[in-house]
Amino acid sequence: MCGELRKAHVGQKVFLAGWVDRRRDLGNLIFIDLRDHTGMTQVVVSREKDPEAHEKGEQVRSEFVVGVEGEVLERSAETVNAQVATGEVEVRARRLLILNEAKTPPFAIEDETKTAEETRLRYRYLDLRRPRMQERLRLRHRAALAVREHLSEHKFVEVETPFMTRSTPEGARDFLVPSRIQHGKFYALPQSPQLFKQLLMIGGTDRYFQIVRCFRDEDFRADRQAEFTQVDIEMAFPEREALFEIIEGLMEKLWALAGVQIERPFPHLTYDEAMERFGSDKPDLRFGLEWRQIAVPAAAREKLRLFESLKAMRLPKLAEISRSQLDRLQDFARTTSADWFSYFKVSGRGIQSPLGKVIGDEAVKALAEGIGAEPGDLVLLLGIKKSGTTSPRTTRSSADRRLDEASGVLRLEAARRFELIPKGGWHFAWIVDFPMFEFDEKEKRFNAMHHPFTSPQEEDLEKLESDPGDVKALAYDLVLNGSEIGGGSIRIHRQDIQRRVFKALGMTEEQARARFGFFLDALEYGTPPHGGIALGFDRIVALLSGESNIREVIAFPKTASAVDLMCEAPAEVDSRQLDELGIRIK
RNA sequence: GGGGACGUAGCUCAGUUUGGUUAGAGCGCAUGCCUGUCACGCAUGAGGCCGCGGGUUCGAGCCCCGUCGUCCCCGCCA
Repeated sequence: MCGELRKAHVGQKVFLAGWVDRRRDLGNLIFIDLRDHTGMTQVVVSREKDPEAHEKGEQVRSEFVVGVEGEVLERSAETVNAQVATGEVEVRARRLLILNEAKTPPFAIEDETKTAEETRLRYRYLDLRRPRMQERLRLRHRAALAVREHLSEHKFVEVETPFMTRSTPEGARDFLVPSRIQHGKFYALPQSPQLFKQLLMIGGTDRYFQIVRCFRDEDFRADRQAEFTQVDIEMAFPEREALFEIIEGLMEKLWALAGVQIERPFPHLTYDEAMERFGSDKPDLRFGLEWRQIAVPAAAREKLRLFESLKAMRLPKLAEISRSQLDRLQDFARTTSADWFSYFKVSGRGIQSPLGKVIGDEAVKALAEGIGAEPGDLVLLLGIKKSGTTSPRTTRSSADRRLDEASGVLRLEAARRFELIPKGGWHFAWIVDFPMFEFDEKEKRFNAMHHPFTSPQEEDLEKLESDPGDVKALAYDLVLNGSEIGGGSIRIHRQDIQRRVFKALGMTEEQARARFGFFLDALEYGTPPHGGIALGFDRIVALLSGESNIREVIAFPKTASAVDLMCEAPAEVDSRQLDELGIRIK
């Protein structure tokens, strides 16, 4: 192959085939860099020595597909190219075959491209020729192999589940597929194989996995596509920690592909803790900034009595930050869900803060002591005003939740602005004990935070009816450097509890039957306790490749408006096709 | 659904501030010369619906309105 020739091959006869990366025509001597996925080799064609090959060489252009028959020559000392792995040798072409011509490509096939993504996607087959894209596809392949190997070792079996299934109105919007045989009826593409994997557990396949495509008809982002790939995993008789161990072992193997040894075991954070300390259920733990809920100091109680909730965060060594930077941070804080932002700086000379004028220096000092501020610290403060809302109780009040949200956004923004995020470093964490439900303020009802098949925690069962907002679920997320790369739960395996959860979600018995009747039936035939997790395969491969956009690790991705620019999908169809399906476009 | 950025040669961009004659650059491409190049070099040349539609104006790449596309974010994504 093109990238494999070394000094040891000197003198051998070889046949190479590949794409013309570059041609350098010196007249009577032509150099051709021949490329395949393994790399490049320089081919020399001389008019004097090989006139026929030389004549072909004159016709060759970028991206022509050519075959070369010749021998490996050692380059003289002056002509060695140390930049290239094959730079000590070259191939003298005795015969040159043009296997196929090529139009001039719309952009150069090289790693350092500035070409607009739109153009790259339109000509994805050319974009994929870039060595970096080849590396990513191959990394993805090795990651898939590692998944299959690791899970097989742990006695999991890969089972395929249907892509044409039944629409379930829970969760994301479904992609629908019309039925020709039964007009007016539709299949849905799965948002995930959730029910199927649970049915596999009931079906005695007690350890299942699948590298599987999932479909969600929602709006897209850098880390979200209309179709994406999950590593879907489920096991019967699950111990949460045993599952975590299997997954951590898998992460270890995956990161080894990138030459990284990760630290295990991963720390556990409860959801409440993550929200309070980091303002996020997917905290970026690469940097140590943490919020603390604080009490209003007695001296300031009068002035700050409007506040229901206050949080403070220490930023060590940032006391020298300029006033204008803080003003800009304040502008940013105003765009968050918090009602109030302030700060103080602690230096050898004491505490400086615009807050002193409002609540008095003594009160600021009390605040500083309250959170253990030290000289050199910049301390940011966020507050939420008291309000009269009457949402049902959840583990944290709605003011707390607004404050958490703002604190999470501000923490990330401050870390970015003040360049506190270290390069490299992989900080995994398990987020556990998620709330079972979240309250939908618009619809005035509870939704399942994970999904409606997640088991409530044993000790919270009695609150399912009386105080659903306070019920914790046996749900967990796997988080890495601030992104969620997986999530799962221990499932409900008892029909009576499943019914109660549906009821808490505001579903009547009839609605539950209509949507999930087959599943409720199945639960009655000896369902083993079971649970699992789904990992975001695209996100994982993207992180392994150092990319923040999953399009970079998907061979043929779609744009943010769910369009395939290369094949121009979606597209209109013949009216005959619509007729057969009994569909008329409004 | 909302907000922001971008759209000029095949590619990447300048030109838009302050409307004015023939819209530029680098790379790529074509042709010629060149036997040690490797981002080859040198010379010559071709290449433009300034995203699209409307408007203002004597005159629009530039101003106004609309629209389409791409990217990022919010909502959404159990």
